[in-house]
Amino acid sequence: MAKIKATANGSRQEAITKKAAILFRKKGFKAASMRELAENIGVEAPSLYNHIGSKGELLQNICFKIASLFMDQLEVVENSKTTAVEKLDKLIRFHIKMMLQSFDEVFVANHEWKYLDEPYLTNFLTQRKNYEGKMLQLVNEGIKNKELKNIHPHVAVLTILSAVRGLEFWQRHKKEISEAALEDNIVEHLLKGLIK
Amino acid sequence: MAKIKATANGSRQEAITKKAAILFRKKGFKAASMRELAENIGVEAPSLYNHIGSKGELLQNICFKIASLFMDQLEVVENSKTTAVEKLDKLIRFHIKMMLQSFDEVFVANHEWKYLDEPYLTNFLTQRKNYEGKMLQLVNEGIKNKELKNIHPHVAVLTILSAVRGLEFWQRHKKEISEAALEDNIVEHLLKGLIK
DNA sequence: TTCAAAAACTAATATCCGTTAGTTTTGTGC
DNA sequence: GCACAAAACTAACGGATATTAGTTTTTGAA
Repeated sequence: MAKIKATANGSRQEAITKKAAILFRKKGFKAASMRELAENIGVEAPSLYNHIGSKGELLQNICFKIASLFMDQLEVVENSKTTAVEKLDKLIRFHIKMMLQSFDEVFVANHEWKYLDEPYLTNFLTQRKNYEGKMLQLVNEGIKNKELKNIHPHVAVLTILSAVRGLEFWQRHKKEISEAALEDNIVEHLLKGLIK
Repeated sequence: MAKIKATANGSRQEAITKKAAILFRKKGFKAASMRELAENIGVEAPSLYNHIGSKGELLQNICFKIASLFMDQLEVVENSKTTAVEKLDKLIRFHIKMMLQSFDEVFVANHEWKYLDEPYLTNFLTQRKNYEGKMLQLVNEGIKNKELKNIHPHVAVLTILSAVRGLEFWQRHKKEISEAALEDNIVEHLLKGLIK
């Protein structure tokens, strides 16, 4: 009956994956059922399997798409010849943009990765460890340069990543402030502090 | 066979709740089964119901215990006659202590509250909104005082709360640094920034 | 119009879940 | 050691889950 609509430039599988991201974000991977996903699309659950392999595969697609977007951007930033502070600034702004523009997918990658099956789980965690390792190097570089304070670099990376991740709670306040102003405020806070 | 051991100063129900927090944190509320919880305790699943009402009740106990600990401390800080900066400092340090000392429970309260049934869900969210509202007031006070920069107060609260919440990832690095030094680093970063 | 491929459908399966009922074992105060 | 309460056990139920098999409908190009 109701056919699954492929978006202008995207396969049917991608349309399903996008809907899955929204559902997984709202309900969590385990609590989200294929029946409910099908209902959101306007189709019976078994029909989904004409387009996808399994529920787990949907999660894989979401997590790894997001992971590689972040990885690519990190490489771009790493290769830009500029100060450590400027690199961190760019990276923080990218995280904020991703959080606002691909909210559901980023949320799922951040929270539901633990339901990945092996070997995807290990692969994902390795990628994340690499990402954090490279950010750590960046902060270390800044400390050595005397651009940055001598804050424990691991703690600094954690604080930055956690702060931007926390934008998942910003959805309800989206209209309070422009995206540019939001970026500026967070970068200012994280790099220069809250105290005058 | 294996009886459920009540801890020195705690009921059997509390012993089960503690184990449930660990399991809910590891697997997520939906993916954690009563059978697995029972197995971790060394008992058959139906035996648990001699001590608890339901799976959902375990989640309620965890979430509301944590919520009230935070609420109590916030009131203590609010009533201390001191600067806004000092109040924020105290609050941040309390969050960090909670994160390190009651890791599983705080994690569950932060991540699994969405599986609370009504009316507990609404109640919990109301409490959290109140908490954030009072922190917002605190930041506003600091801005008015000219203790704090004119950063969008809502963004500042979000950044602080997210940064401390991110300590859930610190478990694997616990030995790198003392708890006191961790507190100092994060407070320094959040209040005075990363740049020299 | 035809005909093959794509994609929908219905029916069904095996598994797991939280929980209840009913029974037996264990622990404790006399 | 006896009785009563606490807490364990086994068996089972109703419901939800992801997925498969087999069939029918829809689509689109020749």
